[in-house]
Amino acid sequence: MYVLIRVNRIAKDFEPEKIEVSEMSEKSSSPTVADVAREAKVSKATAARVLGGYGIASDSARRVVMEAADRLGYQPNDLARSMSTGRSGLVGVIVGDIENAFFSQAVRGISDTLRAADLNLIISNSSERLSEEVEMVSVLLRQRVAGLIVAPTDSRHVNHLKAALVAGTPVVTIDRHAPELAADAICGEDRESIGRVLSRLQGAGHRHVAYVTAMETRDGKLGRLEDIGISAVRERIAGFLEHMREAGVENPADLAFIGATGDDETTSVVTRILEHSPPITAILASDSLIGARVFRELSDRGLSLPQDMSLVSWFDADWSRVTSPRISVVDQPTYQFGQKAAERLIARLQGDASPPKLFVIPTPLLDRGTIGPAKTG
Amino acid sequence: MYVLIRVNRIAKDFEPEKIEVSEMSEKSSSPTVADVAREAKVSKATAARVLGGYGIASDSARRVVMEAADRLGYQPNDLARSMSTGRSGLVGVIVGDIENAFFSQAVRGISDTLRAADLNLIISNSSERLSEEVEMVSVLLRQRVAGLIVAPTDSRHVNHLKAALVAGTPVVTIDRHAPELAADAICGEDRESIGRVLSRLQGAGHRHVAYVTAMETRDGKLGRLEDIGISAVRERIAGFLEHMREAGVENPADLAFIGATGDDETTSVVTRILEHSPPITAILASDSLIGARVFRELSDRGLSLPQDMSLVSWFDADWSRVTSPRISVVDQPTYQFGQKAAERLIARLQGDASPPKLFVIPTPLLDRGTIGPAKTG
DNA sequence: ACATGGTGTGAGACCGGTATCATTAGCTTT
DNA sequence: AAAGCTAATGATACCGGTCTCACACCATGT
Repeated sequence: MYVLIRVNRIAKDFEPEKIEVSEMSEKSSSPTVADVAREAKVSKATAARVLGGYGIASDSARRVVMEAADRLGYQPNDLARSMSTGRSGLVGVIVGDIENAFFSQAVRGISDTLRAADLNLIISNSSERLSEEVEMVSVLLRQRVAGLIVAPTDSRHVNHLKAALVAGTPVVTIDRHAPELAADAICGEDRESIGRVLSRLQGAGHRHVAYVTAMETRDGKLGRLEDIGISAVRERIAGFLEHMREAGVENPADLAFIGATGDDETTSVVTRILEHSPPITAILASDSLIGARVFRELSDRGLSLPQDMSLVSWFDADWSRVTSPRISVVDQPTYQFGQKAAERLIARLQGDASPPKLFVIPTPLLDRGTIGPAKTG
Repeated sequence: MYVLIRVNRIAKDFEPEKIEVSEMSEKSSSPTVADVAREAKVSKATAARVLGGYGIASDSARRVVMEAADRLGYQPNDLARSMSTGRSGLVGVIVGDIENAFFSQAVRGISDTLRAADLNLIISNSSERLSEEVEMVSVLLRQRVAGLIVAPTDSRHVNHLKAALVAGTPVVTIDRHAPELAADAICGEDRESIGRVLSRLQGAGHRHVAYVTAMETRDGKLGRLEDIGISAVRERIAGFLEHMREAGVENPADLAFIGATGDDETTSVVTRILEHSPPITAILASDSLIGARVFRELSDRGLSLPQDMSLVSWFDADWSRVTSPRISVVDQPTYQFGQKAAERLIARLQGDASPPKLFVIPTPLLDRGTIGPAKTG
């Protein structure tokens, strides 16, 4: 087409015009209700009623419109429909990392549940960065999503989510809870689960237990608890410290190892754990990526579980069932997290205006084979 | 206005009117360009030019509009924008199962690449069912997505994808190839990889090698190759049969075990493999779910790898690096699959009209520890 | 003084649906 | 037969943007 325009500028040749017309007709996109109406020789309003399935229409009108519609291959345009109704059948989902089975399982739960309610989902990755999360919320709101399901990166910075709420877009948080935010939240038993694990370990004689997590801080040290953005991480560390203190361990903060953000970092954490004095006899891994890495490090160093070291990981990932012995895990049924989150969102979309609620999904300890008696001396 | 009519019909009470009116003003959704224009005391066209970042506007106009915009908290409506431009910033992705790391990794690759081009993605799960895939394509086209990335469930039934193409929506297939479809495809080296694995095994003395895959057929038997819907499965089985035949194995079809669709089914396949005569000395698992299940079955039966049995799985999943020995795998870098797919789609969206092409991503054999000499007798 | 040209602006059509209202046709009611 | 009612239909405003076009304005050139 641009070519033709150029031709017109150069000379007065008339041929190009004709070609233009034919190109126009060629690029005629999909037929609209108006086209169908014309074909069926009824008004646009009648065609729209039949095709949209609203209002009333006679059987004869219905027949003639439907015939015209599939003669033309009519496909409704949901964009236009959303615009005129104000409703959009899309739900925005923001997770830290879809590649992580923890989240991809949750997404599957969300997807299956939304589908049943005729909703689709737009997925976004925050990479656990607040700035990206803020950006994606904005993008999703511009798309006028019907609702949002978010795993908020920082429970203290939720203004972007608040804004969504006041604009009338329901929000449900998943895996994490932001008390400031008047939104439903679906969480695991973060505090309880760590208590359960520690009780079990202490029953087996463990005193010095390490907790390994991915959190980063400026100085690499565990600072004030209130400064931890991800609520699930904060709750578990708080539970860890509290429980260890109650058990009479002196400086429990020294046993919370943070910064296991990647493979190399986790390796160095494991080294520090093995060199720790007094000796550490059990390791808790806050997610399955860290768990897998810790397990490999321990095996590589020739340690056998649970004789030389006990290990408990969070999340029942595939890998934790193929090792020998199988790994003891805190089972976080994230598919259910997703299901519940989607259910709550749907309820909100259907007008449920009850006060926001925190739903806690049970996360039991599956003790398989990596909790043994504490190695003494 | 409508309110008055209703009120008049019911009674002469004026209160309802007020209430309705307040509700009206309350439900006033986010401000529009028209609102901003009014606030800035310019025309709608000028406000639109400034806010939409197109056309020309004087600095003074720009300033006054921007000020009005953030005084009102203006948020553009991408729905409306898409409708009037015809472009939508959404790409539809249809995979078999997001919960599967194979696909979730690919989705991450797609997501990261699309993001850089300012596109978002709508995810759908086909559950490897053609009917669902057809339905989702239709839903996505109704949403007027800019393009589609699909792992087609059945390479022989792609009319719904063809329809998308003729309607002008570019399509890229991932992991699978449908020759009938004039679309770019991103695949692994299905045929080559199985040849490579078999050569390696045959070099180690293996003759009777089993290939285990998830495909279902009506009678549970491997029928004609042309009847296999998923191209990657077909290619690999074809490669398997061909290579085995060349190596002088009599009825290679007896060594292709299909129907490993779930845990129980895989267990029964393993039983049949272990009871097979002549004895089978190596197992190939067509994906990581099957691989993990086969591995567990073998361990549970007290077999040790690779002494009693050799094992090669497709896809380098987390679990295959934590077993001892580590599993030899055909590495399918699905993140790259996704990246490449997104790149091709973006190219198409930018007008690339070159003939569709098949891109083959190298899928090398990572021989770690589960290929040993064939157990004799 | 008058044609030329470029810049900035406003009016309004348009995208493809939904939703409101007026109108007509067909039928009952008294 | 006139009035009343409902079912079916058509005309048209509207959602919130984009985009075309006409026009007003001011600076040049001759």
